[in-house]
Amino acid sequence: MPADGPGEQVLAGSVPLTREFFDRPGHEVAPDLLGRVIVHGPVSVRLTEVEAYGTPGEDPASHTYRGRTPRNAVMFGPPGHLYVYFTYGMHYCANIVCLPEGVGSGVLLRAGEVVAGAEVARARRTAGASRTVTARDLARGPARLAVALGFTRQDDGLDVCPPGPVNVLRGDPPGEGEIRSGPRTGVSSARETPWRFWVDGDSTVSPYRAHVPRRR
DNA sequence: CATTTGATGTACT
DNA sequence: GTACATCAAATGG
Repeated sequence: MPADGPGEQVLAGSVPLTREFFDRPGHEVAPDLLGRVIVHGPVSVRLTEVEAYGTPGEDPASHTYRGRTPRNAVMFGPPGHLYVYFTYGMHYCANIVCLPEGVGSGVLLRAGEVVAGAEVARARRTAGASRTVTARDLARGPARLAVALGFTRQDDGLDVCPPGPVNVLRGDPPGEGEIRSGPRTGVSSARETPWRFWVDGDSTVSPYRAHVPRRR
């Protein structure tokens, strides 16, 4: 396979993260994911924004808060797997499961910069619509990122560690001083928990939106 | 730029 | 019935 862009150069020789990396609480894993590159087939995305979700009974904002359901079952499995869920009746979002089997914690992949396979990503993002998408917006937002990387319901449970079909590489880590944290986006409970992490000043970070109750 | 609204699966009250 | 880890199009300034 030929090199596909500048990102491929950066990644040459990079060692994928192994399962131990994810066998920690999500809020410890999350900042360490910034600047890493998630690879799924032809598309690679450098992560610039993530959110941690806590354990059952502890974090009311987590899908696992009230226990296991068919949708969130993968979150209760071993670390280092994808949890892909369907939301708002039309969007997919992707997490990486953290902590050991039976616990149920993860990190939502909120935004990133497409560093390889931009043409494939753009084709996915514009499929069936007469619309253009800038490089900046290809993976800016959790549902957009899932489309760019080709994640759907079928990818729920995929192994993110070698020799799985998805890997996370070293990439270009931000300095400590470039990492910011704050409240999670669009979350109505646990607003005080600063488990959203992003790369300060990166244009691919999604706009922060506080939760707003909808009127009807 | 900002605000509003429609799209509608899944989990829950 | 309501809320939701969202997005894109339409509308107003």
